[in-house]
Amino acid sequence: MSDLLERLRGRGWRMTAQRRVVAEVLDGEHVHLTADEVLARATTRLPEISRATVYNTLGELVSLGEVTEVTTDGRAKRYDPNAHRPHHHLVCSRCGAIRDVHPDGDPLADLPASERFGFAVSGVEMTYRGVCPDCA
Amino acid sequence: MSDLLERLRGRGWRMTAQRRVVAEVLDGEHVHLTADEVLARATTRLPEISRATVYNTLGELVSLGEVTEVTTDGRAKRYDPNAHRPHHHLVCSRCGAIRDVHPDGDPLADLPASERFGFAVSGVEMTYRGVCPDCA
DNA sequence: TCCTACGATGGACCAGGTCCAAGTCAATAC
DNA sequence: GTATTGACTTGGACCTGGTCCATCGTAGGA
Repeated sequence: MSDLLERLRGRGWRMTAQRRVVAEVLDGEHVHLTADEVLARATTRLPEISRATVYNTLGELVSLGEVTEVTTDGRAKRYDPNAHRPHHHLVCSRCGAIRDVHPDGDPLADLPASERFGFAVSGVEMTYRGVCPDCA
Repeated sequence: MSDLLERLRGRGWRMTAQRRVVAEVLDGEHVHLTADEVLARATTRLPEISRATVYNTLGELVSLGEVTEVTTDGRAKRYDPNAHRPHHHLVCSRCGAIRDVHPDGDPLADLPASERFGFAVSGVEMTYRGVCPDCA
């Protein structure tokens, strides 16, 4: 946790109360929060924090590679603090709950050259869909 | 093409000029259009068509299983008329171009029970990312 | 040809997100 | 400790993609 703050400081991040709170919120619970949920949680610790700052900070964390954005529906993006361990997602079609999963195999290797159309392929995201035990 | 219109009529779809135009636009070019692009193309054939109608019609085609929605960025949904042949997508990180791809293997089988968390897993979407030849 | 329920219209509205000018403050220099 | 300054924050306007709704129009059956 303080790891994250250390890393950010080490990269020349100017440490402000707002950024610390946003980073702590994300790092605290390893769930996949929307920007609005991050804002809500941040607000309880730092009531004056603004929406723009939360969006800015999330954007910076993403470009620093500390969190990743996931879009599982067409709605709000979610922010995944577990960026250092590669993984995919399993999403409940009813309630939207998200779990991190680690499928076997190498999906990149499963895309033959004939199916690459000259693209320089660099990565792949997999989204498994299903119904979670609570919704079943 | 007229296949599609036939199928829809067979399912009790009331055939209107607007629905026909939307279906034809989608079925005509097998690319992945946004709702706004569908609207633009539809408008050239039927100038009075409204945005709401395009959204309604796209929504119906999706629930009939004739087209699928794909969200590759957090922006506009795209509509994929190639719903009857299962496939995944390869997206250019620079320009957003999308190609349909058919990877080897069975990604569903690659998710071990221990990684399913009690979900009834029903499907998986794979989005390959890379840079297309035009952008390279 | 008439009737009517289903579909289309357009304009208001909403959610998620971005932008910007002005004010604030963390970090450096002294 | 204080001054300085450029990076950061703020709040509100604005934008895009999408939905809703009251009203009007029309496809298709009788």
